[in-house]
Amino acid sequence: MQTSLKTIFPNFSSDLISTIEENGSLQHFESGTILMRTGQYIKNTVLITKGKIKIYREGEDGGEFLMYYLQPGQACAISMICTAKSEKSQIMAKVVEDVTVMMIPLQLMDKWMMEHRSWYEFVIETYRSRFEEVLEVVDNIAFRSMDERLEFYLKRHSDACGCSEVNLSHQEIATELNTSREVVSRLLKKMEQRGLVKLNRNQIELLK
Amino acid sequence: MQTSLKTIFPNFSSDLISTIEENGSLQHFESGTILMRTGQYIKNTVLITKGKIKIYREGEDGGEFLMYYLQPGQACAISMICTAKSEKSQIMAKVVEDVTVMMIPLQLMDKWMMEHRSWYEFVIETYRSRFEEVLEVVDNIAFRSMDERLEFYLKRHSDACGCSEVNLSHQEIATELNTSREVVSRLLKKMEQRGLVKLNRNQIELLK
DNA sequence: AGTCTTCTGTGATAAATGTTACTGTAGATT
DNA sequence: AATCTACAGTAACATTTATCACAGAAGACT
Repeated sequence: MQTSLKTIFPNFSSDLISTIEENGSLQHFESGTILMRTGQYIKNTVLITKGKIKIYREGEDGGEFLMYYLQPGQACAISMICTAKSEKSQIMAKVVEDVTVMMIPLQLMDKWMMEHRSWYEFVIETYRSRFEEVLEVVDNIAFRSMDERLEFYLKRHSDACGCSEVNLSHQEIATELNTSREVVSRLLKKMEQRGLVKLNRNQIELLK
Repeated sequence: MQTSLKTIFPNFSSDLISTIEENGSLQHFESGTILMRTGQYIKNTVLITKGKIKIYREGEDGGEFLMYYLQPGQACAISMICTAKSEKSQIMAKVVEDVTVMMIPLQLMDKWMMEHRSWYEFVIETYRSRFEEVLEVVDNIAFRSMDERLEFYLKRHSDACGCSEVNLSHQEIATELNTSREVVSRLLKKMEQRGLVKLNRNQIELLK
């Protein structure tokens, strides 16, 4: 393996790392691959070591309402939560940047929870942070108007990638916010006039 | 104790029940009491044995956006999630029907997770079901219009109490959906015209 | 260069929701 | 019974968001 698990998951004990390497299977998926569908049974827990996965809720009309992104060092909370009873997924997971993931059979979850303290803590922290993130999403759609939500969305993106450019078309943004492309274009134009962003084709630079 | 824990939490082992009775403290709170505030540190996990608690997200303008209700046999997922690091609460919890709760010091959480299988399973299931419930809330506000959300809201209420009457004023409903009283009145009137409900003072009867 | 496709900008208009203002009514209080 | 208060109904209007229609610009392809 090029980049060691230990680097990506620094809190895992050496013991746990070995166990993961023994039992997990490292897999690659291309951007665009759908890793999980609503209603599908979950058979694996997924640890991301490279790339980016989008977790979203699918609308009837093709909306892809963004919940959050999974990045290296993170894991899919849903797949962990559904573990116990091998429940059905309530969400969609789509690769948005080619990923390398470690697939771990569900039945090992419970075992590791008992045997590896660092795994236990990782799972709890994953649950907690995702729950919090989803609560923030609820906040936004419940209390904020579209312009504020758009600003928040862009900020989240640049925070996630650590840069100030968001390389998405207006249409893609509209889909993730469940609104229309025209609305996004208009609001972005207003933001540009307020000096908050600079608009290029397929790219939005955040200025402040 | 009048009603035994064993009856309310049938899946707990006898062993666990004894441990809870030894370490927890049974407390009563009146309707209207705020048990948890946004930003507050969490020091206890709460098991509900009687009454009803509303978990909501507070808006700046006094909105009380409903996430879900906690009822006998359930526990506060947030308080469990925040456990590990004694994190701050992201939500509000308000008693809406006089409750009796078992308060359990946070530090016991981790210990019990390891020692009591039935506690472990209960916690996991609590996480899972609440996460799912919040996802459904997101679905509703992201993809549905107010009339559909109102119908869903009423259905949820009658499901929760097991009856077909919802005893709330239009204002209370409006607060929980973060809209205005007038909008709720209008939509309810339309539902009445469609024969879906019968409107009385402080009460809505679901007909279908 | 010319053609195509995708992305972006913008006006006009429609629909949903929020706000203001006022009325009536049921039940509680005196 | 008279009064008071919280609740409910509704019209008129404002605002936000969605939809339709179209035009221009950037880059891809031949």
